Amino acid sequence: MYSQSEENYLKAIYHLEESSEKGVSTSKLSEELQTKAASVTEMLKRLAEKKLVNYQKYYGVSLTPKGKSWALAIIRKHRLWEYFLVECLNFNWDEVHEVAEQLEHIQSKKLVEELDCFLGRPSFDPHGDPIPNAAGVLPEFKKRRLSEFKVGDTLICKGFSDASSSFLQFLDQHKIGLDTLLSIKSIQEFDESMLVKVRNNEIMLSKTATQNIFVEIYKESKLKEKV
Amino acid sequence: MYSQSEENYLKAIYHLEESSEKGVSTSKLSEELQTKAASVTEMLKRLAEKKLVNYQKYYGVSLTPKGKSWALAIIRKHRLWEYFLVECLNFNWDEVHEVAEQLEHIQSKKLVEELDCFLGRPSFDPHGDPIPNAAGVLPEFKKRRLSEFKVGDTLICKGFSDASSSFLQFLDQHKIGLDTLLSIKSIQEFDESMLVKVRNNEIMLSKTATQNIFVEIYKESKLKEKV
DNA sequence: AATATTATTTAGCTTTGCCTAAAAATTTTA
DNA sequence: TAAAATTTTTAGGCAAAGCTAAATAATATT
Repeated sequence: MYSQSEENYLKAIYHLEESSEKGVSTSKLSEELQTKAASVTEMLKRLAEKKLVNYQKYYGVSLTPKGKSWALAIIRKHRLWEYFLVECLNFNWDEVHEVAEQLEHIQSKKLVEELDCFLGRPSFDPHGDPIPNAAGVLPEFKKRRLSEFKVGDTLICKGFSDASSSFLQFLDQHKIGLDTLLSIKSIQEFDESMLVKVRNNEIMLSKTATQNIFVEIYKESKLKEKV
Repeated sequence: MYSQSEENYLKAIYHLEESSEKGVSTSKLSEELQTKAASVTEMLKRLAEKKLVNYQKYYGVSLTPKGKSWALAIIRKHRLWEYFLVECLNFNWDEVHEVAEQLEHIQSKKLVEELDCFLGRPSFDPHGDPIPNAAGVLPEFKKRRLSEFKVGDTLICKGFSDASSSFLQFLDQHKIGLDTLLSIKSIQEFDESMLVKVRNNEIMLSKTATQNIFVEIYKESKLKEKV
């Protein structure tokens, strides 16, 4: 249907749209895809013709619903194959990416659906990334406390259990809100307080605080399990 | 390492070398690959540069040892994937070809070896075609056509040379598959069609059909040789 | 507000792999 | 064995997807 190259652009745009609030620029894309800006411009024009992206010269790009659903289909395939490689073929989770990059472009509805079924319809790939279902819907993440995680993990805030105004004011001061990204820099052993990076600032959170912040995994550290 | 297109040429040359005694001509290749003779000529020059084929203008082409071993690697992948699709993903044997054509080009030594291991190192794919091992060696099997046998012989199906989906569906309808037992009840002299017993049913097979079914002897008749 | 810097686009070139039409070589046939 | 028929190759184009260098638009600086 679409070329591998086109699919890679859709996937890259999707990932960049997810990971940054701002629109997706030509240069960001060229960096992501290890290609030159001029090549990106060309491709964006092609993708816009095919109604897969909204593209305005000099003002970046975004996916149309059609483009987004195609991107999700690729991501679904990628993550299912990663799961297969790790669970069935003894791959390590740091070896799967390259091969999954190839497998994600195989075209066959039946293949994907049967693979999904064969694997037991997993919701998360070996990196903890969510696997969209056949309709392109991502699974719900279960809320977990920030205090459960380990150094190196990157997390998205999904809720706060202590609704006291002093706690909320504290969060406000540090610009922590819904969908804020946090990454854990270090954990003090004696009181389990965490040094956390938020928008290029590093702040210290007490155990009381980390127990009251619900997060979802954004990216898990490759370090061995904490416990 | 090599492009999909180059790999498809190698595979096609391999198959044509196997199936006809004569050398492989430009026009045979263009027919096999559904492409024009002029395109074939071009590609053969490229493949010759890369030492994958011996090519002499106007006099056809043959694989070098390097080309042959690459072709066998592709065929190995193709047949392993077909086995996977049928055994693990509920594909019918007449549905697998198209997808295997894509999967055979995935580049990853580890993937192929682990898949082979996962599947239990099968020797034959769902059509009964032999699967080369990692060194490119084909399992022994003597191909004899059902049409070579005589009344009273009992045989085991070991492969089917016409992989068209209509032929495979015909076999399915009569519940003939790999390892199915057949015994020859009678042979019509005028058109060499056979009346064959399969699981208590008797069915009529045309000469075309019996020439495309490979068998091994299960029990030979004590009658005199047919020929 | 004008200029400098940076980002983006355009223009023109390359390679792969396909095409058609024309030319050349081989094979067939008379 | 020479002409006719067929096969193969060459020549010249096209589209995808990349590149570099030059031009242009947007943003930042003073």
